[in-house]
Amino acid sequence: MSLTLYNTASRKKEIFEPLTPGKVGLYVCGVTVYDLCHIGHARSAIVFDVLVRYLRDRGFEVTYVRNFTDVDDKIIDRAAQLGKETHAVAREYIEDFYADMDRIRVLPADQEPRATEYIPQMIRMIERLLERGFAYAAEKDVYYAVEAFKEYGRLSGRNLEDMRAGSRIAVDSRKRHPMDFTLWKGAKPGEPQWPSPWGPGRPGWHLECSVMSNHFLGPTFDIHGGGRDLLFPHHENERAQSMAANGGRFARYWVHNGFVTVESEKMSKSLGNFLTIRDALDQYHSEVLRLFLLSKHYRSPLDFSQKDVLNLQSGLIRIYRTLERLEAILGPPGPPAVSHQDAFIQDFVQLMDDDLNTAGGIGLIFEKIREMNRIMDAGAMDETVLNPLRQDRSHLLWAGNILGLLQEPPAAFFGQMTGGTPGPDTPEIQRLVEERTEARARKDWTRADEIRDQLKGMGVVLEDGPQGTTWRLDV
RNA sequence: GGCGGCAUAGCCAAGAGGCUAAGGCAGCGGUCUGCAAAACCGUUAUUCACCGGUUCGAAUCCGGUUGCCGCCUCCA
Repeated sequence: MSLTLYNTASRKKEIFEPLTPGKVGLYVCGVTVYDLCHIGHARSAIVFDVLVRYLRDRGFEVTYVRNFTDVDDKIIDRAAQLGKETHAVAREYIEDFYADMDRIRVLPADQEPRATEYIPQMIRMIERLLERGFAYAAEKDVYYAVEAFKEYGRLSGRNLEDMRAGSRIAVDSRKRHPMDFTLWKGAKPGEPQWPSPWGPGRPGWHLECSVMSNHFLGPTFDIHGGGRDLLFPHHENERAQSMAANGGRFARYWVHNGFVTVESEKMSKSLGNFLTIRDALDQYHSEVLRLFLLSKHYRSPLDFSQKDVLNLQSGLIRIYRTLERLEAILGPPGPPAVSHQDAFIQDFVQLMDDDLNTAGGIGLIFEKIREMNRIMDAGAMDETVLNPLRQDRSHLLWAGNILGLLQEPPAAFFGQMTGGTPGPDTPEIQRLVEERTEARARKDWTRADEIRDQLKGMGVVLEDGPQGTTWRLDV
């Protein structure tokens, strides 16, 4: 079995074979830090987080690079708006990014370079492009000459002729071709700037990724990822620059995740449906969010609707109830020990090998949950039952680990689901439960039901079992 | 105008030539229970937008139609 990934460049699934056996170089376009991250960023981050977790589980040594764009027009605008320095704005949003990623359990990348740390290297790359005839200076700006790069448009499947005809932007008269893009942008007064052979200015957007991927992964590396929207022009331009300046093939596999809409509409500030990660986390547990974002194939568009998220939440609660039940029987789990002979593991791997079919994997998890509940319902609890159960739980948690799910002890999960606060006062609940138990003992069903209703009003649900009555906060 | 994607049960969603079309949510019936809750069992698509074609055989491949959506300008 081998991992296949859909390669945007070839428009088909390909067997993944790294450049160096056993090692994977992965570069993912991170965020431009001019605002809080939204759930679209979360999806991208989670998709590549799962890819990295899976590659590592499969034994690859992964070098994961994810950048920050910390100099850009939008940051400059935002800084002006807030009356702050651009670097201060960038720094604050980088901190927010880390806080958000932490909460949705996206592991840090191995390298997280910032554009502003690589200005001298960017200038050198521009000089190289000028020397090789792929760029030209116009006053204080430098442009990339797309016509000089034969393969321009190949990655995104377009050609210069069509784009010239359909171009909707007012063309800068200094450009030789309408699609030529900025490598270096002369600074206006008050803008962040760095000295350069063309005067003070700042780099164009695409350049940083070319420089930083080359710095950490070399001129040819395995996987380049990002949101679908980055395919053009960003990735096309990155590729054009990198191949022209560094030689090499640049990225061998291009992986793009699909977009997130909110209640069927594209997220935008003007529509007021810009859903930040932290707003989403105010409403949903981070694992609910994660499960939801992984419940559809990563390449498909995903609509974030409250109804659908709540559906998944019900499913996750069922999983955790089963985990809670298992813990009562088996005690807390140790570190996952996995048998690759196991059918569940094999099925899960097969699904993940198929271009990361996380939705299929989640289906498998639910099947396993049902099977385990069935076993526990059957009652007999000798070692011939407990051992397989223990193993199944281990496998379940292993799969959860790859998806970044089922990471909480069940009690903690339910605690968080109910708001994290103790809620109604426990001694009072216990007193009522006891009173009800006495009422039930003398078959005073009216009183018993009265108490149950009273507790229900307090958000407490009772479960009468053979071992007596237990209660839990409603979620 | 150019390029690309998607249409699977009430809702969400796997499946991409051939065993009974995964799974979740919701609903209904049942087991359990004093009644519930939870869990489990059963049930809910003779059919995969529509029309043709290829094939012994198609949600799955090809052509067309309709309807959504994305990119082509900053965007994860």
